Amino acid sequence: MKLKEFAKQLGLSPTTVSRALSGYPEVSEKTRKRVAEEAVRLGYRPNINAVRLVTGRAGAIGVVMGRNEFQFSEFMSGMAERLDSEDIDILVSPVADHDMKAELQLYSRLATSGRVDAVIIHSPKPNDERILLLHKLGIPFLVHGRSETNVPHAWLDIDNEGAIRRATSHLLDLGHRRIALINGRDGLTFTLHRDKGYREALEQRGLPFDPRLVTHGQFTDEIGFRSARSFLEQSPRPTAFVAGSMMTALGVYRAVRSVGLVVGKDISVIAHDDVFPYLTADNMVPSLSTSRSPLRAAGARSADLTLQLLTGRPATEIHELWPVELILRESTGPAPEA
Amino acid sequence: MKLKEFAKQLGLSPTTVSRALSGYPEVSEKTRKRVAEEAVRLGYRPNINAVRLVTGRAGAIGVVMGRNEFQFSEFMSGMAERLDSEDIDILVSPVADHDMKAELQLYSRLATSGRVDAVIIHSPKPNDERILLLHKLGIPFLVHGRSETNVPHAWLDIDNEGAIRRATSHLLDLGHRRIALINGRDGLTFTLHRDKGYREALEQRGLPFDPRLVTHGQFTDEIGFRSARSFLEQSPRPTAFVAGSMMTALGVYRAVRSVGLVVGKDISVIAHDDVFPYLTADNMVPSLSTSRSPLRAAGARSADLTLQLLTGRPATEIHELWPVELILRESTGPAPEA
DNA sequence: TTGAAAGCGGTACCAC
DNA sequence: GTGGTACCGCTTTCAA
Repeated sequence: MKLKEFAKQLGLSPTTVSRALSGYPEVSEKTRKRVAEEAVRLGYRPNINAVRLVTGRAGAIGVVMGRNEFQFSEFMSGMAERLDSEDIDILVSPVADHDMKAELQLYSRLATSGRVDAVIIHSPKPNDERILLLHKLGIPFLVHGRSETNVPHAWLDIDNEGAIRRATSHLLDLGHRRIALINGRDGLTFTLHRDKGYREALEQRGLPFDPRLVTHGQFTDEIGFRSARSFLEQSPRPTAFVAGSMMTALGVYRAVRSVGLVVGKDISVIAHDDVFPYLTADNMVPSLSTSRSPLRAAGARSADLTLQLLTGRPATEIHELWPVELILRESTGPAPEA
Repeated sequence: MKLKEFAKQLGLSPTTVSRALSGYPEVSEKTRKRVAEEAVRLGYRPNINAVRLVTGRAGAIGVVMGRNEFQFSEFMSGMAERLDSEDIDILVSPVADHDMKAELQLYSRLATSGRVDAVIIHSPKPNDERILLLHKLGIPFLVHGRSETNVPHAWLDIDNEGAIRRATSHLLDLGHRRIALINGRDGLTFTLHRDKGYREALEQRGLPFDPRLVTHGQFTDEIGFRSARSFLEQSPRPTAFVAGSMMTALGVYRAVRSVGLVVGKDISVIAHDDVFPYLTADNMVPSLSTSRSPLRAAGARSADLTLQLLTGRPATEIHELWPVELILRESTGPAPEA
C-alpha cells in the first residue's frame, strides 16, 4: 500500500495524509485521528527508504563492535530499550580487532553512504584516530569511553580511575601490600585510567609502584589465568588481585585454586563487573567483590545521548561520567599474616 | 558529491557512470576503469537510500536477538565475516525475552517497512508463530535452528540430538548410570532435540528415563549452579552432568566443588561449547569435555545462505544440519565405584 | 486546513 | 557503447 493509494481511499490528498501521520500541527484533529485509524486498519506504512531519501535521515545509529567483545549484547540491549519507542534502527558493523585501517575505512563508508545518522564508538584511545576521522567526516558520534583528543566530541564513560582506586584502597585497608592488577588492553583510555587509579591508591599510602605487578590484555579467562599464575610464582607473591572483568576473574579464581590457595582467605580478588544476566558475581564461590557498573544502562543512556546529539544538542555539552559502585563480597578479606 | 555532478566531471552521462559502477556488461572496459578510479579519487559514493528506493532492496539483513543472549556477538561476528565483501548491513533488533507479542509486531514492522531484505531468527519452537508470520508476510527468512512447522523455510542447525546422544553415550560407556541433563529453555526445538538425544542414549542401553534428572532453563551460571546443587542432593546422586552451555558448566563446577566433590573424578561433566574467544573449555580446571560447534562459523554460513535466499534459491532447498564434535578432556572420567 | 507539484539521488528502459 | 528521461514513494514548499 502506497501513500497515493491510501490517500485516495481516504478521499484525501497525499499531502494531508503525510502530515497527519507525521503529527504536523496544521491538520485538524478529526482528520488526524481518522488517518491514524485507517492506517492501522488498512496496514499502511510509509516506505522507509523513500522517507530516508527525501528527509536525508538514515533512521539508524551505527555501532562498531570489536569481534571479541562479549559485552556487546548487553550494551546493545540497553540501546534497544531506549530506541524501542523511536523509529530508529541499530546497525551493527563488527570489525576485526586491532585492524585500525579496516575500521577507519568502515567509518568512511558509514558516513558517506548515509546508512546511519550517528555512530557510537567503543574503547577509545587517548589519541584516537577514529575520533579525528569522524569529526572530519562531519558525522555525529558518541564515544563510549573517553579520549584526550582536543577534537570536540560527546562521550559517556564510567569512572574507571575512581573505581580501581577505591578497589585498590580497600585492599590496602585490609592490609594487603602486594596487589596485582590484571588490566585491559594496553593503550586504551580505560586501561590507562585504571592504571592511574591503581597507582594513586598506592601513592596515597606512600607505597612504591611495582611494574611487575601489572599486566595488560584482553578480557578473557585465559589471560586472567595466565597472569594470575605468573603473579603467584613471584616471591613474595601478591596477596590480592584486581581483575579487569568477570571473565578475567574466572581465570584468576582458577589460578589461585590451582596452586592450592583459597580466594577470600589467602588471596583477595576484586573484579570489575558490567552486570551480565548470565554470569553473576554473587554466584561465584566465594562470591566475588566487584566494582560494578551496568553496561545495559550505559547502552540505554548512550542511545539517549546520541538522540540528543541528533536533535542538535552540541557535542561539547554531552559529557557524562558515571560513578562506579564497590560491592564487597566474600572474595576480599584481610591480608594473611606475612 | 552526487551522481549528476560526478558524471559531469567525467564528461559522461549519469547512466553510463551508474552502469560502470554497478558492473554492467555493456560499458567498455576502459570507461569502467576510469569511472572506478575517479570515484575513489573524488570520493563519490552512491546515496544508499536513493539506491534502496529505486531498487526496492534494503541492503540489510535483520537479526532479532533475545536480550539475554551472550552468544550473539559471536554469531554476528560470523555474519559480518561473510557480509564484509557485500554491501549489506546487519540490522539488529533486540527484543525482550519471552515477549512473543512484541516480537511478532517487530517482524511485521521490519517486513512492511522495507528496512531489511531478509531476517534471521533464532531459537525457534517446533510450532513457531514467527515462522508462520514471516511466511505470511512474504519476507525471506532463515531459521537458525529448526522447527516443525510445515510452512517451508530455510534453516541451518547443529545436530543437537546427536551431540547430546553421543555425550550421554560416552558417559554411559564410562560406567555412569545416573546422568543429569541441565538443558535449555523449555519448549525450544533445540532443547527438545537435546532431551531426545539424552533419552535415546539411555534407551540404547535399556536404561529407564528419570524425569528428576532433567532441568530446563536459561543458559546462566546461576541455573547451572542451582540445578547441579539440587541434583547433588538426590540420593543416590548423579555421577555425571550434561550441561547446556559454558555458562551453565561454570555453575556446575562450582556446585560440585561446593559439596566437596571433584569434577572429573567424583562427577563427570560434559557441556556444549559454542566456542567463545573469552571463555575456553580447555582452560577450565579441570579442562572441560565438550560437544563443540563454533557459533561464529554458523553465523558466517547463515549470512551466506541468506544471501542465496535473496538471489532466488528456494527456501525448501536450504536445509543444513551440522555435525557436532565431541571433545574429551579432563572433566570426564570413569564412574566412581558405587 | 487542504492540495498541487517539485524534488530527494539514483536506476533502467528505450532510443541512438 | 552511450545518453535522455521516466520513474521509485515520500516530504515539503507554495498557493489556494
